[in-house]
Amino acid sequence: MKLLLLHANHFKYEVTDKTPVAEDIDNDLKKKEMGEGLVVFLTVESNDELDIDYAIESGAKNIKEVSKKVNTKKVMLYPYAHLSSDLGSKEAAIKILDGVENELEKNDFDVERSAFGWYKSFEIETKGHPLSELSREIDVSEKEEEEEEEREIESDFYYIKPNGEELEVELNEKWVNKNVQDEAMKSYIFSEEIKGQPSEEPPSIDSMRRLEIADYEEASDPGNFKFYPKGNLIANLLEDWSKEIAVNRFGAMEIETPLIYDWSQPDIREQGKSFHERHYRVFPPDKEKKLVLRFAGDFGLFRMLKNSIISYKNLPLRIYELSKSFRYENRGELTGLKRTRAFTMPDIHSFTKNLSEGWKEYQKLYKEYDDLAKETEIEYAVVFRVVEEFYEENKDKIKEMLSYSNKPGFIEVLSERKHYWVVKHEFQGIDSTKGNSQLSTVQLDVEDAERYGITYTTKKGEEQGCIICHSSIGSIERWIYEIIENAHRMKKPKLPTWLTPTQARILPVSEQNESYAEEIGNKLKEKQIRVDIDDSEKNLGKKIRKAEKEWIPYIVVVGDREEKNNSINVRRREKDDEIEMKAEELIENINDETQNMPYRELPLPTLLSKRPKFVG
RNA sequence: GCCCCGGUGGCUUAGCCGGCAAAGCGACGGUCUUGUAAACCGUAGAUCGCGGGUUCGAAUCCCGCCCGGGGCUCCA
Repeated sequence: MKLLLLHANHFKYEVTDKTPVAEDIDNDLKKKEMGEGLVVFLTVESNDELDIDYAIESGAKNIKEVSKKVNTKKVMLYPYAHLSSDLGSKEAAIKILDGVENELEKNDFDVERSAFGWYKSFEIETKGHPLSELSREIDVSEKEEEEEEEREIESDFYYIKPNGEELEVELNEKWVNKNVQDEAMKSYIFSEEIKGQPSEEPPSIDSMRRLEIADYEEASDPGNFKFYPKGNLIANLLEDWSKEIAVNRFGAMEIETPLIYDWSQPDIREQGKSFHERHYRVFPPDKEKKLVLRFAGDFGLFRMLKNSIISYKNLPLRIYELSKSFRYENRGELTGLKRTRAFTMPDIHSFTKNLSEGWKEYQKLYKEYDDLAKETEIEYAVVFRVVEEFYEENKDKIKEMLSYSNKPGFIEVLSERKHYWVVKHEFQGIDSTKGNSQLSTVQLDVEDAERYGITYTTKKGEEQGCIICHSSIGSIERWIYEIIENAHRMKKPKLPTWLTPTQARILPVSEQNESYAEEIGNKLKEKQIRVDIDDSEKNLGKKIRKAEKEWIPYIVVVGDREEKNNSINVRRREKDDEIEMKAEELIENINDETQNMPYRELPLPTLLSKRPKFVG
């Protein structure tokens, strides 16, 4: 079957003469007119006769999809022989046309159909927007098991309280307010599962620019950001930390695979086909190849392992990759650094012998990611999605993980397996405006290894598919978003000290104190503290104001008094006080706070007078 | 993608029922030699998001597009 779908402002036709295959028609079919709506030119081909029911079903499905995209429920079905040279019989064609019409009517469409087998004149004015002219092809011989989705898979929701008690969730405000105490969890349920009130612009969107972290780039595509030196530093530190977890703590091997993939490769296609409209396409100069930008982390790795020789002795096999991925998200779905079209994903994949080894890996990863979330000081809720059978057998372990996090859990239990995983969870970060966004996730995949031919040799010498544990801490961009959002929840916003660009700023009271300021600065720098010096000619009040606006956690004032005492005066942001101490005390203070966390130098001149302003 | 709102020096904004584009911050130059969130004086800096239309005349009114925010949808 071939379909040509046109979103029209206006359409009308009138029959002119009979063809040999004309159906008998009433007067009302001889002439019709429609305003805004979807005009579907439809050609039934001989192939369709092999499975008329499927042809009807998938024809209607395609029309439904397109009409949803262009947001209309008005459809004109117009039999049109000229799209194919391999026409089906008159009987099949009419049967299919009527079937599609019926199917659409069942779904509340306002459907009209025009006469089959007549010469007609028609007039059409199409809307001309990108989705207004589409064509579809349906080949019943390629019928796939897509209908699986049609099977009713039911979801039940449970809430596991911090004390381990399990309640069945009613998704309404009253129930949640009565039973859920945890604020992050409440925010998650209202924002994601119930959907709530219009919210404000998340304050991080303004802050990311003002603090010279990240910014929009009009010369790129929406959702592709530029990062200023400070933002780049924060991203690098998060990446260092993610690598630390993956490689040093978890024992993963780091790899790199390409950003661009060949769409004609069956495994790439297989993984991406249902989302192809959301892929950036790449057109090389020879125009022969169809390439796509990497849209997920897995397939470069999967291909690598497909060609690898893996013994049971090598398992669990853990691989780490940090890479940009690209998804052409709908324009209206983009929001600051929360949802972008280009994002940096650190992925850990663990290839294991069987379900129980996979499940062990899962729990390890869960704990690592939980540690990370704690170090970034963000607010988050834990959500599990799990297949019923697996849940019943492993409830105790899920409760154990929740108690490791010291948090309640929201559990979606699926009656049957719907996706490739049997269990997954998400850490849902909560905005200062109470919105949610998915951060870390771990997924226990029982399907893909076989699908992509990733096997290992067992003790007995047999080939067997792996169980794969997919996981990611979540995109670096989104972490930055959440960390800034979290800062806005405080009375005095502050980034975690290990991530904050300037950890201590030294303010000389007058020019005479500048060399002392540098002396202190060097002492701090030697101990891996990111420090800068405000050597501008402004008065002290103004220097302090500037430092406070930059959320600098330690503002160090040095004047004649301090020079005489060989001390420093420290304004501590978090404690909101001012205290005289020795430089060594401050060093100890900051080193304590940033212990075990990655360190990088400040990628900016120490003297403020040497620095450009990237944003006014 | 659809619906609603917005875009004026680097930043924050005023002007918007048409009539010379304003102010503060910041930058730069000078004065002041400074003690915990904005010292003083001066200078430069604007194709009013882009394109078209209406008009003697458009930042202002109309149309199209781009960019941003909210909602819907979506998130492999």
